[in-house]
Amino acid sequence: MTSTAHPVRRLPFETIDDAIDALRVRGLRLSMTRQRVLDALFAAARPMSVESMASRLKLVPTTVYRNLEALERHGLVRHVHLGHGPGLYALIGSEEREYIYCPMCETARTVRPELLDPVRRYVCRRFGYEVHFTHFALVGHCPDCTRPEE
Amino acid sequence: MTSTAHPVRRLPFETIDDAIDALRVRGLRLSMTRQRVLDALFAAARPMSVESMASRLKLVPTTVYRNLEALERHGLVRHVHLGHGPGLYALIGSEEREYIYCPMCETARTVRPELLDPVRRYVCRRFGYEVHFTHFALVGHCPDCTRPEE
DNA sequence: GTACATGCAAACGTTTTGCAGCGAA
DNA sequence: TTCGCTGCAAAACGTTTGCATGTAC
Repeated sequence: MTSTAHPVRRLPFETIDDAIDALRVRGLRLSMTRQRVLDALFAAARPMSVESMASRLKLVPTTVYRNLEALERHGLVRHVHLGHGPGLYALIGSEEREYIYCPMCETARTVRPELLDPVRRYVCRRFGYEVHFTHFALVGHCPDCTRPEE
Repeated sequence: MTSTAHPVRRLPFETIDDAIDALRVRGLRLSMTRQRVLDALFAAARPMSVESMASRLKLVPTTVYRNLEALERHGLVRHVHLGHGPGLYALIGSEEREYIYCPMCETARTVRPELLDPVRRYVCRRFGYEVHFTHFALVGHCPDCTRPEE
């Protein structure tokens, strides 16, 4: 039911050809559609919603979901939840990134994981949980949005 | 659109009568239905989904949503998102609580906010964000679920 | 009596599924 | 030629809204 138990192994890519190779190695086909999905992901500066990708590529959402799901299942793609709203999909780049999201201005920033290691260490030491912010963003008001309550 | 900008003031309650008083002070009516919603919230050991409350109270979900929304708008209730799944509603008790959720075993624990202050301080110092885990839980694998990837 | 609460029905936005046909290998 | 991918249609899910009726105050 949840996508939680996926045996995802990260397959970081620099170029689209890397991605295509990996895709082939995994036995996935490279349809015209899938090529365009990958292109869109490579071109995107930030994680995209299915709906934006579908409308940009003139595809039906179903197809986009199925492609992203396949790519995610094979470790080429990951989706993140920033607060409310649809899941946002991004290629797994060569560098892992975590997300901090401000629900006030509805923008996210990425951070290099090692910068959140102190958080991880503290939470692990104190509560025994191994937390990360790759799938569910860290949520809080950004410096520009100083209001206290969410 | 988002529930983000609510001018929520916390109104912590010990007893259901406290809650009913506050409700009256705020000009809210105490319908039979609302009474039962409050009862259910008071009886609940943990945050409840609308659907569980609706079926338990034999109410249509719409009504439950509208009651919880009203109670939340007036600071008696808060809802939290633990990973995927529906929002979960809880009375605002006398003590604030934050949530840590394990997507593996799909259970949450609550923690007293001051225990997460070190996290808050670090994130604020390092990134300027004021984070909290009352509305979106901190997500990570619990001690019993040692697997690395979500 | 007035304003708010309720149920019903319908819609919403996001995501999933079944099925028949198309296309990559 | 096979199996995976595609579109269409429909449904699932959580949530919101409009409207007419009912009820707390």
